[in-house]
Amino acid sequence: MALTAVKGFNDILPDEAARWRHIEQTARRVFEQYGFGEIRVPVMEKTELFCRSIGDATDIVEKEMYTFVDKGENSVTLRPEGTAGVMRAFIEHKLYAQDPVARLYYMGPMFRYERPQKGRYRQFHQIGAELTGVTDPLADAQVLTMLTLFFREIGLQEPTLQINSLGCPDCRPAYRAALRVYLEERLGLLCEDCKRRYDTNPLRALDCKVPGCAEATSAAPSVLEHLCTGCDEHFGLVRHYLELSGTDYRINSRMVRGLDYYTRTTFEMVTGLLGSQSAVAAGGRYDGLISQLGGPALPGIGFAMGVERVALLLGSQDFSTTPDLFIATMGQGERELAFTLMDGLLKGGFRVEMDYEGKSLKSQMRRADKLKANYSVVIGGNEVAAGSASFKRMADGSTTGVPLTVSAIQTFLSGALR
RNA sequence: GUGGCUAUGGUGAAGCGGUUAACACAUACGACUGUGACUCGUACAUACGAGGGUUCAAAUCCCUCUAGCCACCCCA
Repeated sequence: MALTAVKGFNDILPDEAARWRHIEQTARRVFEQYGFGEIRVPVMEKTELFCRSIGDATDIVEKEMYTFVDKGENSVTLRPEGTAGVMRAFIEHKLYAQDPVARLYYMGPMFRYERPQKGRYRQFHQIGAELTGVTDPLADAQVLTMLTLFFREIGLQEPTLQINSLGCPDCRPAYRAALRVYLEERLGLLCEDCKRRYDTNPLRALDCKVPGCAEATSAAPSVLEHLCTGCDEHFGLVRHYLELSGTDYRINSRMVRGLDYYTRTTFEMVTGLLGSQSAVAAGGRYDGLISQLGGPALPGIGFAMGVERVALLLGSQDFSTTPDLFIATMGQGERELAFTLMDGLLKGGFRVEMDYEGKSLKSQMRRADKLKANYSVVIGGNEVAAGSASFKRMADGSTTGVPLTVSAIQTFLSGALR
């Protein structure tokens, strides 16, 4: 293989691209129904944006970013996630001045320098949505019901919603401290990673997969019991609204986020079908982010879903389209007529194919079959003489005689295809 | 960054030191003389990830490299 794609960067071939389009179109339809508008932001931003939003000490910033210095000596990086850029644009263009309640969605490639594995690539794609300016739990519920509806519309039962609250800058430090106290007594039982986490990010120890750690932390204090009054009420109302809307969810008080900007509500759509990549979509509230990036003190909440992962869940469902009609021909003169008919039908909105190279009738019919054409027609001397031909429905072989004019065929096809 | 596994044609794969690299699918053309799906025939890897080495002889053994996959870390 002389030249190949960069490691972790994949080609999306036509059959799979069709599945992706289905995902994207469903997202657009559902999100726009909820009043979200698309925003398109660059795939590259100043490095500082991500350091400030995602968090300097975060794995993403520490070791996973595609960062380099451009010819103007600016440090730039390929976006590892979408929220930061969208919020930067929201602030830069003062969208909040028009309406602090912005509902934005985006889709596109993200880049993270990690070892590729199932459902995880260096260039991957996310579809995300952000809602700003609303502190009320109604916003949380709205975003969650929208996400749930998306999965229902796409035809997936599997991912289930898990929610949690991480508290706010008022109550989280206290919880952290309480957790540290608990962990300190059991440091000896923890794996090496968790010992390290004890210092850097004790919450991470809660979702460690090492059996010993799971056991050691089984009785650990729960965030939910350490929420301040405001956060507790907020979380209670989120749950209340979810119940009002009949949205299924599970509380997972051990759910942790990888980005620093999250506050209060966090959530994931999880599945057991993707190996170790259980999160298909994830997000949460980020009430401090906008002001942290130099904007007004507005709250926000949003999520992102991994398109590759959703596509994997959709499996091999076929979303490709098939021709309405295949025209087979017998001779050169007939090919001209066929071309004219095909051209007219294509301009009329039908999907039509014919043979390109004057192959045998047998070959042409095989091709019609392979392309899964709904109808086929053979045009030879007899048909030209008669001015009509029999159109064969490939599924059952039944035929119908139709005059060989664009309008007659159009009428026939519209009725036949319904 | 760490670990495990795997690398044979368009695809799935046989092959485990010895003349022409099974078989299947896919593809192309044809048998069925102007009509597909079934059946049948023919064609289709000077080539076994790359580079070295061992040997009279290697796709088959050894080494190095590269790539892919899966897992850890972390994450969508």
